[in-house]
Amino acid sequence: MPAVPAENRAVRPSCSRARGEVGCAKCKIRLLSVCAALDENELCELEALAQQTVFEPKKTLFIQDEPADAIYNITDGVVRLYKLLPDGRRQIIGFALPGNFLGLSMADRYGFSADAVVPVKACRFSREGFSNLLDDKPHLLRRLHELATHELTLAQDQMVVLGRRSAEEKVASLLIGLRDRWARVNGVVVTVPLPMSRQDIADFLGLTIETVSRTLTRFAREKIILIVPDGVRLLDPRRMEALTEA
Amino acid sequence: MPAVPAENRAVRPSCSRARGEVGCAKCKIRLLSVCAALDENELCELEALAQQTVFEPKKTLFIQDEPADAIYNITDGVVRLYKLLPDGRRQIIGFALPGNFLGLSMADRYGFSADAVVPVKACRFSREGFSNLLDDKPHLLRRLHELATHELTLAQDQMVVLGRRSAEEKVASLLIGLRDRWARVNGVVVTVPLPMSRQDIADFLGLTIETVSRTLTRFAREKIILIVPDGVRLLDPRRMEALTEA
DNA sequence: CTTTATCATTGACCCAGATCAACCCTGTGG
DNA sequence: CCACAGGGTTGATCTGGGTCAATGATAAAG
Repeated sequence: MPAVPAENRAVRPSCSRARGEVGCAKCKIRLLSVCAALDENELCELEALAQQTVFEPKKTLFIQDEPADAIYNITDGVVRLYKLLPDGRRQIIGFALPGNFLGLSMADRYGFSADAVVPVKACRFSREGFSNLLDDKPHLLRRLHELATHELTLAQDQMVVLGRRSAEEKVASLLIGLRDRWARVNGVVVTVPLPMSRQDIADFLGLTIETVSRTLTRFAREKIILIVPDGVRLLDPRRMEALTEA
Repeated sequence: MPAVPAENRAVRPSCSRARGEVGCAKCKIRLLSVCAALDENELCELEALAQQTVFEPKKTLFIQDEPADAIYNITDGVVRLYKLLPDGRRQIIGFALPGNFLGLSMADRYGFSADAVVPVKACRFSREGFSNLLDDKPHLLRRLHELATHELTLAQDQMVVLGRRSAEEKVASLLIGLRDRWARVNGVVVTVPLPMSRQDIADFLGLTIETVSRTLTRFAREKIILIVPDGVRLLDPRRMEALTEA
């Protein structure tokens, strides 16, 4: 291990990965996530706790009700978050995209299950380590709280969708919602990636796979969308947005 | 104003209301709410910021999208929280009971509307004042975060109810859910108070008023409940719980 | 190339819950 | 006392979306 001059240590902290290739400092989703709350030095502290992990499609990150020993920050890919009823009915409560943080609640058991939809990269932290960090970083806690209340707002919006929207409005709200979230990660898009299956979409919207399929083909027939492999291109975003508003 | 001996000030802080009748110290829902995070001295600080308010039935506490200058801690009564669609469809996203805190998000606009179902008492804080208090009380922030993630969990559970449960299961889940929440406030109950209208229940569960009414009368016919004025008595709690689990 | 598997689409039919329409309370005011 | 207003209940009917059943497309395996 090469020595680091003392005068350098002050400006550029001795952060094992920061001197290498893939440090937090050059993480493309840093500003979207919890990490945005940290300065350069704190980032190193966090990085020391982080463990890079990858998950192949369908691999599980964690399972509902099991001890929550790890929390994750998604850096690449899509994760589905869901709850199962004893008889097999499933409700997907959300899709986590790059920048999303799983484990906001710091509870001792997971409140839902999570598995990879496509190959996923994530920073893994032990709950204990992260919790300790939190204890003397109130601004990190504040950031976490900010993200938690944002999630709460999204969940409440989804309650409106599930409780009071028609099938057509539900599908439209998914497409517009995902478009806007992808836009924050990748920049503005006209082709919305839909890496998840029709069954996943159905379980998110409280519909069946057949209704999702029929609704999408109807949108395509009416030239509002074009169905492409693993996504849809929004041909008439205005009309789609109108369906989510009215 | 009578002088307070210096040696007394230390143990019993000079808290205007604490020396009177209705201080935070003897608030019956204190331990259920944010306030549980504060010690006696901090409680006084909080109390100095609080303004006791009352709302008659149907009066509004605040309206969605309007500037969120106040936050509320409900001390008595029931508040309905809801979102409206432009065409008048309504989704009730929750009922706030004594001990519940409205304004967890500290956002600058309200994310939903809130109005009193029955006569309501609440402690009102200016958002600014409360936010300042938060800045130098990390444990208060931690408590707030705890409550926010609890709310998030409830919202996710409700997503399962709205997306994947039958009408019968929905009504059962409301009754069991309210019973358990009332139990934390008033102690264990067999008669679940339902001060809200059938329309409110319908808008919470994503049903119509007729379906709610029919489902309740079916439960009554099958001797699972007894319908009483402003509530139901659970005659067979086990069977009701079974409906929410399976 | 064929086989097998997985997912998506499409059609025919059905049903849980919505809609429409009385009717019935209970309380309030004249 | 009656009138009448705002819930709540009940019944008859309708329909959006579910269920069941093929069929089609894509891809990996042999």
